[in-house]
Amino acid sequence: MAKLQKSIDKKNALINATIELVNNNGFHATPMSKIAKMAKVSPATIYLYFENKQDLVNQTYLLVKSKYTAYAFATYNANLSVEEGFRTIWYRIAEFKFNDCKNGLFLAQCDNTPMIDESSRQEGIRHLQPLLDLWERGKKEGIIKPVSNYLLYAYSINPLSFLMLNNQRGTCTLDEQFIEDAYQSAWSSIKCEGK
Amino acid sequence: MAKLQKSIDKKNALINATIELVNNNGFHATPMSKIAKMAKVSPATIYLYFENKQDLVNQTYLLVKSKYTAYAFATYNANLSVEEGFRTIWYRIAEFKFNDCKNGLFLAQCDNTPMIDESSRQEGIRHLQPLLDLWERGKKEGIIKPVSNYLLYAYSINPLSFLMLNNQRGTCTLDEQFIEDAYQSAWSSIKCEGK
DNA sequence: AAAAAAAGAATGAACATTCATTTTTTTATA
DNA sequence: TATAAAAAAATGAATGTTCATTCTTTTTTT
Repeated sequence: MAKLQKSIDKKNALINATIELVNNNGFHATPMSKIAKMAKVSPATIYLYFENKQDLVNQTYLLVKSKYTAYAFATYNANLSVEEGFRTIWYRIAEFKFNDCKNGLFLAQCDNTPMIDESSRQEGIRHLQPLLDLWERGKKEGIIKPVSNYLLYAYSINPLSFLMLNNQRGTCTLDEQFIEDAYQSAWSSIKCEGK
Repeated sequence: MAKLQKSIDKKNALINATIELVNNNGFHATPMSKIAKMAKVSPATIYLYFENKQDLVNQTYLLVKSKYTAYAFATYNANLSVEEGFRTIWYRIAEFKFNDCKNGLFLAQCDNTPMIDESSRQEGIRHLQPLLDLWERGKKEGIIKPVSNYLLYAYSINPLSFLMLNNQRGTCTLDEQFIEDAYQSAWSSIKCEGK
């Protein structure tokens, strides 16, 4: 196996262990020693790949966030109508959050705690630009409510995190009908009345 | 000052310090020594009021959750129409989350991390019963969409947490118009089409 | 043989909790 | 009511553990 590949494998193992352990115990209850053990390396080795624990978790966050947005926009293109474009992105995000729970949970925890540096969080947000652009177009066309993007996000995308979390905790179950209902709620909360 | 009052004051000071510090640093990055310092008691004194750190944070969670639901339902009564009842509760919750950020932030962190015992979390959820009852009535009357309560909550109430968080982080600003827009989004996501 | 990567053990700081005293409050007695 | 003994509450310092990070040595790669 090439040297570079080996390094990448090790880095990935460390990142996966971090996600797994932080999901179960939280950032500060996840010792470097356990991360090392789960990734099958020595604690000292972590410091060859990451500056320190905070850097490890920041990098993990940005990587997961990238995966998330890459997945979200993979099938989207700006030629779609606003409604079709939104549906496309929404369903991809739903798929990601519901199928890739590990990553979804990790993001939920990062986004709701002081675990991540503010600058890393800021960088994570920028990835959503295509969705914001779509909304701006929708507002111009009179299809999307003329309100702040934060509001649109809060009511159409963010609820997916809540549903994922409850699904994960076993308090609600996701079937096709449920997801279609969720999409309808999302769309009715952001579209202009009568559209 | 009566002895009992003094104890209550101390317990409150400890709980307030816990909320403040956990909001800023997270549960595990909040040492008992700092909580004690902020509450102006000795670390040892904490253990006269709470069994251990986990008990302190569980109790704090349940107290804040109680405050939250008491506030939410204070002006509600079951004789109101479904739409009026929902509006009443929604606005109270919005007021709580936006005006009492300290408590709101704390709940957001508890609800999105493994910080709280599962049993405490379960107990916290039960407090929302009146809202669930209202929704059941709304479904019978054909006013509320016939979907799971989790879905209704995800799209009408939970977004308030996201907005509070972003307001807190300075990324969006809340004025009257914003809140009215938010209410409209919430209502359109759960009401039956055309109602 | 030299350089790079990885390892395990070591270090020192931080932490939750407990311990031994001191301070405050309550109770009982005159 | 005043006082002192007893009980309760509170304290600061001590304890033993856990942890992030570093150091020195060993293993692997070039």
